[in-house]
Amino acid sequence: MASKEQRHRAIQEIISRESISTQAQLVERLRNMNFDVTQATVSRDISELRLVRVPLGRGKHKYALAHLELSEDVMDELRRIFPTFVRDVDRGENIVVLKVSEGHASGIALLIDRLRRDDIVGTIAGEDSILVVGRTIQAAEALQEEFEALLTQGSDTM
Amino acid sequence: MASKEQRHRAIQEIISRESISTQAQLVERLRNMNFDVTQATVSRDISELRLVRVPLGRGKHKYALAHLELSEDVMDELRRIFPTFVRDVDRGENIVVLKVSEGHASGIALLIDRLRRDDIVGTIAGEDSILVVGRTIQAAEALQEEFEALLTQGSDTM
DNA sequence: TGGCTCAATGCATGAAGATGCGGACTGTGC
DNA sequence: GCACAGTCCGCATCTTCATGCATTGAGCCA
Repeated sequence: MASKEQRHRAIQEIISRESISTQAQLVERLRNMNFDVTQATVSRDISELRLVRVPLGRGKHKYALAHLELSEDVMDELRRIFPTFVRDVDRGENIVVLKVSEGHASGIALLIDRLRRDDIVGTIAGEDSILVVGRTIQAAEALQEEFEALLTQGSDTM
Repeated sequence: MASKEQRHRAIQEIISRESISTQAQLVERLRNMNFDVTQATVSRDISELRLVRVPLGRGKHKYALAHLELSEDVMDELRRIFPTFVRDVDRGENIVVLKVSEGHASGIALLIDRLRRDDIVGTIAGEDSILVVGRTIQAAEALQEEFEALLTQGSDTM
């Protein structure tokens, strides 16, 4: 049985590879990949992944990843979950390593990716670790400090 | 009589100032500003302005300006320089390796980073090679094909 | 003026997306 | 085991959005 998280990954991959204009189309692609879902579920997935439907003019549309300054929202989310799931922040040169509660690595890494910061080249999530690749050592130092700050001072804005 | 152009500007101003979640709401705001329009017209305006409706979770939405042209421009740039500077595309698992003309690696890697594609975890540029780390092996396979297409002719969609 | 064409728009309706409800399943505590 | 709570998801339906068609009005020219 395919998990919801796998399906979310699949959706992101599908829309970044091909041009999907309706949820029905997405359902079709997912079914070809053996995800047995309906439009209702895809609608909920799109909402959770915050995908946007971009008008391309003359009535064409395509789904895309939201490239927005939603960063604020993402930061709020990170502030909320960091103290709960992240246990340690360390660094080797330009790589910041986060130790997190088992199973939460990919979720947190996804959030960090969504920050779309220019000083972060990318992230890789394992079981209980996340590697955050800084663009430079200096950038990684600053990141390390920011992450450490998130660890101790958990605020919430709901 | 307010022109279409004026209305378009008003719409952009409204959505950047307050949180608009449906076209009906936008019609209401426009009417308060003496633009006498219907939902049909607003729908066409949104299409022309390429505004996106972003899901905010828990069933909330808001209209926002789309930021996608960036990737389009970057793709054009890549199409232009790929045949000139990239000499080979290869892959090992989820890592795509580009062999490029000496000294051009970092410039091209920067462009690839700017695509901000979720299926690309990150890139690392050496002297004459670029490693592009795909999020999955499947993603890297697809990337390899796309890069190869760019190599021979510059006319595909990404 | 009368007769074109074209852009803009409303109306009515069809298409696409969101959601309330309930069933199936899982995990937890007693 | 049973009861309860939580999550996921399909179905049916409602809401929201897109659009074919008709109308209006502006600009143009004979």
